[in-house]
Amino acid sequence: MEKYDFKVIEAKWQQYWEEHGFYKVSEDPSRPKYYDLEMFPYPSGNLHMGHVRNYAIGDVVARFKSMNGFNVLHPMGWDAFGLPAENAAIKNGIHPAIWTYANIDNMKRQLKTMGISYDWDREVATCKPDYYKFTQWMFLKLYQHGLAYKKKSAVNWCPSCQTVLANEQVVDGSCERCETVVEKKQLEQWFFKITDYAQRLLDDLELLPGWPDKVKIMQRNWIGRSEGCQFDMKIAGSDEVISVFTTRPDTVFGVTYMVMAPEHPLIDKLAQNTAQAEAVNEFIANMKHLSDIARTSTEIEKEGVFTGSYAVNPMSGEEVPIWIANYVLMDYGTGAIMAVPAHDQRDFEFARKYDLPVRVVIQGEDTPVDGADLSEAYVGEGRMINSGAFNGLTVEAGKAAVTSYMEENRIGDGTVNYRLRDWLISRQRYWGAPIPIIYCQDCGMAPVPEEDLPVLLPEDVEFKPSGESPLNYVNSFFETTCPNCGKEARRETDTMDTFVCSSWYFDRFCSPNESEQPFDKAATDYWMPVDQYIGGVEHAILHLMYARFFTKFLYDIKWLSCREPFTNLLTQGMVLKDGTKMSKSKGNVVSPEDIINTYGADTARLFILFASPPERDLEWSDAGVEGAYRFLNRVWRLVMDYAELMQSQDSHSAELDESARQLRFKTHATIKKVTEDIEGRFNFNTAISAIMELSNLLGSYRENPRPQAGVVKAAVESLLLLLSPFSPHICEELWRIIGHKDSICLMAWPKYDEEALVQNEVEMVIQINGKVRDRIMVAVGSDEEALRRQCMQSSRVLEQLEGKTVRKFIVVPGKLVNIVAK
RNA sequence: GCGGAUGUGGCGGAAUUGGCAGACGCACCAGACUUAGGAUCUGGCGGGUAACACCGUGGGGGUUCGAGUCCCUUCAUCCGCACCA
Repeated sequence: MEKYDFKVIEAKWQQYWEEHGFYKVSEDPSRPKYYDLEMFPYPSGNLHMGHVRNYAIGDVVARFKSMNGFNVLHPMGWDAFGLPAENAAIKNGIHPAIWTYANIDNMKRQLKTMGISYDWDREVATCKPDYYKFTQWMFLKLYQHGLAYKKKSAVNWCPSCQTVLANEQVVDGSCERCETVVEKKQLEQWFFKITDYAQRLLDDLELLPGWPDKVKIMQRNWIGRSEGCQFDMKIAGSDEVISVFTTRPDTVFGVTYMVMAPEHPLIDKLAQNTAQAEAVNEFIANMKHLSDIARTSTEIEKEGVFTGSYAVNPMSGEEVPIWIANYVLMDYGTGAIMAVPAHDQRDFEFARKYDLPVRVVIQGEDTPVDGADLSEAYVGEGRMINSGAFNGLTVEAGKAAVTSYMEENRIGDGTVNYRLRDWLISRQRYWGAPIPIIYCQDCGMAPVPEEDLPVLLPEDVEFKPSGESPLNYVNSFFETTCPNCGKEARRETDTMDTFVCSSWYFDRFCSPNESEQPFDKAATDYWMPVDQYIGGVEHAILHLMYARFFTKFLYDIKWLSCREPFTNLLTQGMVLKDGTKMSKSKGNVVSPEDIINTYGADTARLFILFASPPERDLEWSDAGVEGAYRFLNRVWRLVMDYAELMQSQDSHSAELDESARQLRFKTHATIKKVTEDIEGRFNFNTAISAIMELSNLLGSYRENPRPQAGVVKAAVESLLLLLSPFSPHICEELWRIIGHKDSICLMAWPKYDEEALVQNEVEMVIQINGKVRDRIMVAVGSDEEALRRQCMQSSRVLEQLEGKTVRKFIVVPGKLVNIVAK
């Protein structure tokens, strides 16, 4: 018998599928479409196991849907801009473009050895001018609609790397590369106004029942909507007012002081000419030295200083001292708060430390009325006290009453605040899409005209670890003319965050070769939204939120017809080795290329899908891979053994003997189980174990001296069809060996026959008082009376029931009976 | 601190709607074939017992004829957010 030679088989069919254009798709209104997408990778140079898992999952879905009659779009591309390429340039003197394209070539080669059903004609790389031209187009559209703007902002600065870092590159307050504590620097930065979409991003999570709750909860928290009330507090002896935001207007009579963030612009005016001026200046100077994390950590003790000024509580007319403290943040709400120590734990701690009064205004059931007796802030339910006309109201009623009182008397307004901030997209780096803006001395800021796109990245650039963008040194790049007046002007040298590039790539895949527009509307109308999106949970907030934002914006400007980009989302777990994430530093990395060379892609895919359900973390096991390999070898031998029998006709027709009936039953039960496991719940591990059971039964059926060819044929063919989405190469090879001319990829997914699943007899468990005592075979559909009679014939049952009276007889049809006896 | 998840044999995991706990695979043990096997095939494999009984899904309690599954409580591990007023 020929041996299972995966090397030959996999190379052969990969070439065949490619040459025959198997995975090329186009719009076809006659078939239901299915857009299956895995998050495209950053081209780091090598595939890792996380990629293999991601793409193996996606490929099962694509092949399964395709066999079920869907017109499947399954594209792949490269999230190709980004910092590592530039680091490589600085370190090794290789141009980021050369480094990136070499990495893409290598990863594409590795990806092809996996045998995934990608339509490679649709490949995109975000670093190519024909792609980033339209990333720049997106910027211009946002700019035109007032959603891209520039403002001075504090950014993360790594003093060791001498460069600005993106938020996501700051881990626990330190640079992810060198672990130096990151500082804040004030720089002019470009932002996208995602906050304009905060409410819709929140509301439309309701449109996504196909997303994991976990991700939706994370996004909800990230958006952080809170309802409250904003009002002004006058500064005593001054015309200035300070706005504060609170979610507890019901506690406004409990205000005993006010706090401003150290960065608050009004502080200078307040502290001037008071005895506190020096203390205030010193405090602010100290704050500036602290990193963001150190400054806002909950671990750190609250610190503050009195400004010397007083504010007036607009409800009570009372004057309260104004403080500055580290626990108030400038970029949330108004950067200033009313402090109610009796009912806010942070204010409480601060008040105790600085001996500020604590006044109870909400009384719960057992709360002390004197603030001095509180040991912590009381944040529970209760009724308002010490609050004038509002006394007696509950917390809920009080919030509403105080807010409407403020609105009626023009004191303040009910408002909604979001935790979500605008998206800082400028990066002082070379390897990104240049921001298409020109600065003219006379006309000011001007967007690059659409017809001038793309703003090309210059190739001849020097890379130094200076912290400044290399583009600042390329005169030919930044020297330009004003699109309005034609005079000399300077180009923006910042480039865009790579998350901008990945916020619309799924649209581009629908019509990747458009040169005049980002995508063809008819194509996105046909393909979008993505039916199934698959990727790591680490993108739960950033990428998925940005992509949703872009989609909503494109919907608003009538470029897209869908409001949400991804109908269903699957977040796969990590691949672990020895209980921890694979990483170079831990030395526990398993190379996919090695595994594929040793065992083949079919084995690698099968193992990774079998070892764990997709959402959960997966523990890598070399022995497990061996097991998957052995299984494929068993399938190989099995089908080879049956190949001859399958050519013959059944000699003795219709009537099936018991073992053939069982095989037929198992075949159809397996089709049912595998179909439901893939379709309904992506439980590939149990689907594969069902296929293994069918294979085991087929294996033992070989012992049968009078095998029934028709039943065997159906079983073997089903086995191959069911296994083909997981391990396509071996199934294709065996499919041809058993005599088929057409590719297994073109076959319809098998359907199970209800009739084959009907059984005459089933085994039923007999429990006595909930414990299994016997098992009996009963005719399907036996009534309770018949079951009772049959139970009482069991000697084991009679033995157990001796001296007892039967109280109840519970029947679970087809499964068990439970006899309750005392 | 808040939010979320997970906890089942030696290991990965299964049990989908409250109904046989441990499917399938790995590891291990025994046997067959063999000059040989780290190949293949057959059988065994939660603990306990001579065999039963009995005990077993992180711990404790509860609901139920019946609980891995539902409720209460507690512990452990992991992930996300972290002074958001």
